[in-house]
Parts: sequence; C-alpha cells; structure tokens
Amino acid sequence: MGRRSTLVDVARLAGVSRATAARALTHPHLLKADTLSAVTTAIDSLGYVADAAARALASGRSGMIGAVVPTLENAVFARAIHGLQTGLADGDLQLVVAAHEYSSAMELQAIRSLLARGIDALVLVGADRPSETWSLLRGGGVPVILTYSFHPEFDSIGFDNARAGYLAARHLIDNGHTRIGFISGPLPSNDRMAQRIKGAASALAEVGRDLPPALVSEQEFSLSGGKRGARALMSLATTPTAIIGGNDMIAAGALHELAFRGLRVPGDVSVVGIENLEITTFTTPTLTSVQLPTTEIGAATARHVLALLRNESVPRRTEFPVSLVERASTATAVR
Amino acid sequence: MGRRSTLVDVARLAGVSRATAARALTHPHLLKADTLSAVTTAIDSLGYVADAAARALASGRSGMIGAVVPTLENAVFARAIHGLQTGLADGDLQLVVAAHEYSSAMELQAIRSLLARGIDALVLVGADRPSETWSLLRGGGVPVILTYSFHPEFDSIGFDNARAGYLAARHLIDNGHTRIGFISGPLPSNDRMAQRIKGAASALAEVGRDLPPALVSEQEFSLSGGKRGARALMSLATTPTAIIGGNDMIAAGALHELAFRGLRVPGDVSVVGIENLEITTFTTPTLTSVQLPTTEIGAATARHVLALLRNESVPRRTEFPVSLVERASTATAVR
DNA sequence: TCGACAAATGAGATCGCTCTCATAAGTGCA
DNA sequence: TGCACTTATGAGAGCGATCTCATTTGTCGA
Repeated sequence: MGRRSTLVDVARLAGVSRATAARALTHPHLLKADTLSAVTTAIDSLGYVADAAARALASGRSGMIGAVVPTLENAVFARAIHGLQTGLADGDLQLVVAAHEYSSAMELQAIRSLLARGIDALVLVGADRPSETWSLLRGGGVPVILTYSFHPEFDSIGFDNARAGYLAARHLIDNGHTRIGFISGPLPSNDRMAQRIKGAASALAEVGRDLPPALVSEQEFSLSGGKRGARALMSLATTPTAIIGGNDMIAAGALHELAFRGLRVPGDVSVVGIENLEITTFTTPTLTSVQLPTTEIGAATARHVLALLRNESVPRRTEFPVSLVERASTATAVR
Repeated sequence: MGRRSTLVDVARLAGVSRATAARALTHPHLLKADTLSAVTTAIDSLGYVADAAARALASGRSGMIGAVVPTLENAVFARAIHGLQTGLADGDLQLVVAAHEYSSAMELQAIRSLLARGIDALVLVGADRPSETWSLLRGGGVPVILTYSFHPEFDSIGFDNARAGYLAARHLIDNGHTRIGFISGPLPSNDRMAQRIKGAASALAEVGRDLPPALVSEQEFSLSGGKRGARALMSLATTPTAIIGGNDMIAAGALHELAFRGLRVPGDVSVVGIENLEITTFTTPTLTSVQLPTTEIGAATARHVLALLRNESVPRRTEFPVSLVERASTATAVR
C-alpha cells in the first residue's frame, strides 16, 4: 500500500494503455462503452484519485479559483464567499481565499501569491486599487471578476453603491432631513463606501445641501464602530437630525448609542442602514435600510466563473438593483 | 512575451544550470553569494514566478491547506477561517475552503475533493462524522487537524463544549432556576451543540433535575432561529424560567421574542448565550454569555499547521478555557 | 606544491498527467 | 470484397519544477 495508485496502475489493471485510461477521465465519450467500464472498474477497485498537481501541470488548469476579500469578519463578505464556494463546488472547482484587511499592499501580495498558485480565475472586491495592482491583473493571464463595483476593463458583478447611498439620503430628505450624518466603514481601499457617501452627497446636492466632511465619521464595520460614530456625530456643535450607517451593523450600533444618550429614534434622530440584514428587524426601533443583493453576488459570481471557464459568453457587467426598505427608524424631521 | 518565463529562462539569463537556478529558490544557502545574486537578478528582470503545479508535482507538496466548515454564514466559522487564513499567509500557505451545510455527506464529498487537490493538511470542525469519513481521513495520508472538538486519533484544537453548556446551566441553577430551556443550533453533524446540551443536562443532574427533550428546541443559528425557539419554549404547558441559547445570536433572538411577548428579562425569564460576541453588550438587557475562544482557535490552528509542516513537534491536543461572563440577562428565579 | 576533503555546480531522471499524432479496428457503400 | 472513412486505442513527447548523484572548483594542511 502506501503509495497512491496512479494512472499507470489503473491502465495496467484495466488492460489498456495509459492514454486510454487518461481519456476515461477527461474525454470518456471517446471510449467504447466496455473499455470505459473496464477503466472505471479499475479506478474504483484501486480507489484511484487523479493527482491534481500533475493534472494542473499537464493541462494548464488548476481547477482552483482565487478570491481576495477585505475581510471574512464582515458578514457580507463571508456570505458572498459562502455563496461563491457553494456555486463553484457544483463545477468541481475549489475556492482559495485570502483577506487583505483593507490594505492595498496586502491585497497586491495576496493576488500575487494566488496568481503564482496558478488559479484559473480571480475574484476581487471593489475597483479601488493602485495602478501596480491593475497592471498585474492585466498581465496575469487570468480572468478577473470584480464584485461589488464596476470597472470597464474587467467583468464586474455588483450593484450601484452610489445609488444605495442616494436612496438612503433621499428617503431622509423626503422626510425633511437636510443635516445628515454618515458613519462610514473603513475608507482605504474601499470604493464601495466612498460611493455610498458620494451617493448620499448627491442626493443632498439635489436639494441644494451638502454632506460636509465633519458629518462623515469613519469607523470600523461593527456595532461598536457604529456606536463610536454616533457618539462622534452627536458631539458636534450642530448635530445631525438623521444618520446613515455605512452598513447595518454600524447603523444598529448607532441606534444603541442614541438610545444610550436618551435620544429617541425616530423622534429626535432618524437612522438608515445599508444592507438590510436580518438584524434590521431585531433592533429597537426596527431599522430602515437599503437592501443590497449580497447573497446574489456570490451565487452570480460562481455562475459567471463557471460559464467563463466553459468558454461560454458572459456579460461583462451584471448589475443587481438596490431598494429602500422602510421600517420604524425613520420619520419626519422635527425641526 | 505571452509565455510565462520558466526556470530554464532564468538559468539561461543567469548563465547557470537549471539545477542551480532551482536551488536559488529552494536551498539558497547552498549557493555562492554571487551566483545566487546572478540568479535573483535574472528572476527579477524576467518577473519569474515559479509554477505552483510543477512545483507541487515535483516536490509532493502543494502549499495549500484545506478547511471544511459547516458554513461561512455563521460568524464563528467565518471568523475562525479568517484567523486561519491570516496565520497561514505568514507561512506562504494558501487556504482552500469548503462548506458542508451541516450535512455529513457533503462534508465527505468536500474532504474527498480537497484530498484529491493534494492539500498538505486538512482542517475540520468537530468530531461527529460517519465512519466512512473517518477511514478516509485515516488513509488520506494528510495530517488532519480537528477544531472545536477533540478526538483521540487526530490533532485537536478546541475547547470543552460540554463545559460551556455546563457553565451556562450552572449559573442559572445557582440563581435558583431548575426548569431550563435550551435553544440549540442544528444538531446533525454538530457534536459541539450536542455537547453543550449534554453539559447543561449534567449541571441539572447535579441538583437532581434534568433537561427533558421537550425543553430543547432545535433551530438554525440566527436571530430568527432564536425567536422561533423562544416561541416554542414559551408555548409549552409549563414554561421554563430560564433559557440557554446555543449561541449568542440565538439567545439575542430569544430576548427579542420574550420582549415581544411582554416578558421581562431577567424578571420573568433569564437568558444565557454562548460565545460572548460583541452583540451581547448591545442587546436589551445585555446578555450573560459563556466566552468561547473562537478567535484563538483560528490563529492557533494556523500555528499548529505551520509547525506541523515544518516537522516541529506539536501537542496533539490544545484546549482553551471557557468562562462565564455575567451581564444583565440573568437573575434569581422568581418562582 | 600536492593530495584530501568540502563546497558549489551540473546532468539527468522523475513526478503523474494531458495531448497530439500515428496506428489499428470498425463501418458503409459501390 | 475492397476502398475510403470514421472511430477507438496506443505511443511518446512534453508540462516545469525538484532531487539525487556525479563532477568540478576551491581550500587547507603537510
């Protein structure tokens, strides 16, 4: 025992040549029915499993897809990766993941190392990266799929982040709010968040108002981050009458801080989240939020990759809609 | 251009043999300083990157570690995977992930497919799997690291799940509760949860009470699951005076349902969670919970794998302590 | 200065599979 | 029955590293 059996063993046992045994794996339709079954019988009885490295070397395909996300600690990306992995498994592809913690240097390094691993396709988040990274991607010889943002040069699957910010702000504006605070997530290497802020600003611009930098608080994606952000915003000389959370966790944290300060939501301050997670219906009050197609993205990306590797034609750009879900955390401005 | 450069190109440019060029990569200390620098210069100028498949085939090592978790949608596993990936990256190892959705059949399939990919080590969650899977693991020729549970045959890194359940129940018992409900997560392929239940039962047994099946509600790991579980338990003829949530999300959902029903926590019902996530300090009331070393596990597993592959000696069993963190959701039973 | 021994380099086989091309077997039609 | 053709199988050359073993170069003491 010990030694794993190889195709040679299979071929010998089945009484065929190596080439035929190999064909049974890769192009079974080329074999006569009984030779095929002889080979498969041999395979089964030996418990033969093709060596992936050898196969990758010979075929130039590794059967592995790389994905680099900011972090898996954020549920959005964890969920997207989950969906992606599940979808890829159907095509017998393995998913190799890496996280960069919102550092473009680490992202570059991760991409390098995935590329070196000979992945067949690379899935990235966002479109905000230094030119060095972009040129590596262009020259990598590997299909790149961007998610959560769009880029003209690469296949992209996402939604309009600016619109998400816009919808949140627009909803508040429609309720008479014009002094709106925004608690964002980490901004480095995070065009998604930048877009959301920009979208909110553009909604304000439509009514002749703006979103001054002082009203944007950068925090980490967590309940505590939201809490700190709300604390910062509510400590300003002129406090906002409404707050947009860069995501739902942040917004939920903000709700907590507002309650802690004895402020009523939505009586004193309205709050909107972005993402529409389960938590929106569990906060007090329930949280108005912008629904993002995060689960769809993972699955759609998997389908996209599968189609790509099968040389089927795929759309360069897949955009999912976003929409506002109104709950109890928003109301007309008192002012 | 086009073609990726190979070691042959490097060797030619550096004016050395293939073997020497190869040594520059794998055993640089064997080279004279100037030959080494000649090779590295050539490598840089060509932008040479070793082909992982070829390297894997020749060396018998892929540089990839496989991990199979129940799901990435549960923050615990997402966080553990995150920690694992981060730690492995330091050793230039890639992480290949798969999820099995609490199905042992899917787990088996995932393990098979990772094994076929030639991973250098395999990280699994829990110790509850059919014998077919165990024998595959034994014969796989790949080091297996079990997390979250222990198994005598394989290296294990985890904590005492039974004790987590015990601590939760004991705390309630100490507060005079004897009729305790347990809202568990999915039970199939989930010995961790089974252990927690068992631990709670043993605490009750110590005081001559038990945890009848009717008081255990199996739900999914989510706020909604907790809500449903609480609904089920509070619809019983004799309702429990305290509830243990299989994890914090479940407990938080239960809190929500109890509030919805007009029950006071901890006045009418006490609630304990397990995990001690950030959310415990954001619920109303704040949630007493058993602190689990989930982040440690990911990092410790990475270290373990790294040491293993370096042939350093590693402990077969690494156990982290668990402890109860008391907050506002538990109090003396009124009855 | 020479031989012995260590250090540095080269040659070549090898890992296990895929793929192209050539050959052998099978098929249909005149 | 034979010829042109398709279909099925075999032979053999890579793929791009690693690794062992042999050879060359260098060092040092006598």
